Amino acid sequence: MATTKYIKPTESELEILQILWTKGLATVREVHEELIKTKDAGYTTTLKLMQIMHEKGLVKRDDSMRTHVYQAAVNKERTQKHMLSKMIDTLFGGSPTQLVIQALGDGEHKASREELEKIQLLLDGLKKQ
Amino acid sequence: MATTKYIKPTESELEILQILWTKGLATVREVHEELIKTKDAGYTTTLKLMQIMHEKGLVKRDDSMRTHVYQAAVNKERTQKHMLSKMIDTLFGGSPTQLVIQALGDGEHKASREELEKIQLLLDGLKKQ
DNA sequence: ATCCTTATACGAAAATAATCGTATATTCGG
DNA sequence: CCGAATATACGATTATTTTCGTATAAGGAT
Repeated sequence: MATTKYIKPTESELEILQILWTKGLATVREVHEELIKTKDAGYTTTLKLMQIMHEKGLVKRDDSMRTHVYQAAVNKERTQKHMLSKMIDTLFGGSPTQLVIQALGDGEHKASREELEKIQLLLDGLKKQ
Repeated sequence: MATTKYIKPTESELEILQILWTKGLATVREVHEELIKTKDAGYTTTLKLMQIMHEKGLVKRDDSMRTHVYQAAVNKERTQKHMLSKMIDTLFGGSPTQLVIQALGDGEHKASREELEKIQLLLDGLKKQ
């Protein structure tokens, strides 16, 4: 079987995955330090979450040393795609265009000229098809 | 105060809001019938959800008749924007561009030529700024 | 060796979300 | 008027997610 059953990460799990995708390898402590820049939580809470994620198969870890080293076990793009797809369905009536429009128009996260060019290229490619 | 505290709808609540945004006005029965096309749930479950949404202020209702008539009390665009913004932060590292790229590349929901044009126009507008 | 800090394991409480059963009232067909 | 169908109210259960306290072991510094 090529596709393993997709496991939907929870909110908190996504935050941790995001950190792991950036760092590649990280200890619980490192993830936790990063995490508390945004929210607040106790260390054991983060630990527990990562242990659960390990059980679910969302992360891998090297526990050959006392301090375990974690890394994401799920693909970033695939996860993004799943979440996005779901959002398009439940919030944008199945239309990715509406989502794109909202995203581009978002004042909080404005795209740079460089990024706009990147989107333009992609758009050109889609138009040719 | 202009902005009321933002209430984050749950998964199920979003499904219901989506239906209400489309229908405008609807009874619990109508929402329920629509809902069970996708998932399955008992009637009282839908009813209870909508009652809770009413308490939270996510929906308004006219209960002057035996069969109450509901409508969304929260703005569609505003809600989309919130959810999107959050997703950009937790899943796309703050970059809307990555999200846009993923969304446009989504094979499940491909954009029509017409929609692509709409995006092009928006893009042109952004480039000028 | 002993104390202090820092790890993991793990159970369980607290918080949230979703589901449904039952009571009760209203309406409608006959 | 009577019974079946259909409404809402609402308590309570179940499931899921998040949080944290406590036990215990491993290192590190003095």
